[in-house]
Amino acid sequence: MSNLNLPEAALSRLTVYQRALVELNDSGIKTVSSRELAEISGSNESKVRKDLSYLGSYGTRGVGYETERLIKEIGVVLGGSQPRPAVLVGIGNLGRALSQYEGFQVSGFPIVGLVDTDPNVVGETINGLKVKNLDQLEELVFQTSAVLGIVTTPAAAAQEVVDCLVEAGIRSILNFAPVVVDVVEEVEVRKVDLATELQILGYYDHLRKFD
Amino acid sequence: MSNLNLPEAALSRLTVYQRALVELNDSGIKTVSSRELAEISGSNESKVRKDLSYLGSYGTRGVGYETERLIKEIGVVLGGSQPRPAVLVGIGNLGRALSQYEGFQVSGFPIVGLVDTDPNVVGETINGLKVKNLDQLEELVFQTSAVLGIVTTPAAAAQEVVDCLVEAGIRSILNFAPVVVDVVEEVEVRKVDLATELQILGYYDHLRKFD
DNA sequence: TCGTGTGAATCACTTCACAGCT
DNA sequence: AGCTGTGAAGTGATTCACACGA
Repeated sequence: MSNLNLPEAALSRLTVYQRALVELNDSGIKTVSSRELAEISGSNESKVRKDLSYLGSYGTRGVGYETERLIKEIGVVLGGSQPRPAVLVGIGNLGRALSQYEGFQVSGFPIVGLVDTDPNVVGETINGLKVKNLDQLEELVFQTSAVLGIVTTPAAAAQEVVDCLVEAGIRSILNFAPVVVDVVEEVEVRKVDLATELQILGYYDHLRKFD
Repeated sequence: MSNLNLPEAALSRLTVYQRALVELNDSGIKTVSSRELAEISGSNESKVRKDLSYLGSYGTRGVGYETERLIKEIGVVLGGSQPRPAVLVGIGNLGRALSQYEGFQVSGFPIVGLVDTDPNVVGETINGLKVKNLDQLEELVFQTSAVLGIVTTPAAAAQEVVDCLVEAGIRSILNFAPVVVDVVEEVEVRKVDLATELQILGYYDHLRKFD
């Protein structure tokens, strides 16, 4: 089931379409064409049609797509909207920040546990969660049924932390540490690299000075 | 000058190589092969060689690349390490978080101004910076010589804020708001979409249940 | 012999263009 | 007439494979 070999590029756009569709639907718009959907999600009409065609044929020729239907179908592919609890490891300033960021909760990934190794931080309560020590991770994952790990440690600690997460049964990791971590094949790691994003912007800024 | 038509994909890897090279160099390693560099930066040897070949021929056959030389050459392409001051707009919980994140400062993008529209927030001091109102943005950009804008507003406010940033002369924008913004061609916007990253992880997690 | 540098082959994604349904 | 769904063509990135210099 659900085996439709969705290209990675399409997958990331589908999440954007879905947000746009929910907004349309909330404002009472019942149907939308590939052109309109492209417009609001910063895509283009062929891409939208191709992307949606991976899900099946849910559009109506001459008319467009029913927003509600499409929201449901994308939801099915993305794995329903069942919440996936997350533990966050690394209570530095980024970790502290993200632990209070409601965006995770809102998108269905509530943070249910906080972990660090610094004895000055372990025991502290942030946002109603008491920071646990790294050696309690397995227990924490078990108790909270967490399925997602968010890593906000310094680069040097990231590999060890990821190993602990995998050991504790976590198979999906979002890594904010500016380092590439090794994991076994079954584990999916996605990296959010703020420094790289900035440097790319810096590069284009630099380029502009020579046009 | 500096016109070497670097593919986007190579560009983002170069920033990763550079971090790895700095680390190698700091631990006294003078030369590195494409294989070794690939290993530590999560790439592969052909990609490394191809990426580095965009810069010129700085390797030595049979030996590898001099770390110090390579750091310098990548630095030249990425636009030197001159700091590029940034203003951050949107003092919600993510904005507050990022305004205290030292990573920006460390990578050469110090946050030199904070902006919001909420009168309850404007005037507040965070990390030594007083939050300004959106209508003071132009003045702030002028006074601080900011060249980069970081947008951490809710989705609904992002387009207006981006328009103000562009109006104020900012040409490079890092957008954390979960919405695609329109800008004129000369402006470079990069989007960091945490909700999408999570959903992609969710998708793979979901898939694993049917293998 | 070892590892770079690079054309050529392959693969993945995007865009085109149009047949076919409503 | 309008808009989807989709093969086919085009584009760009990755990987292969090997000639060449150290």
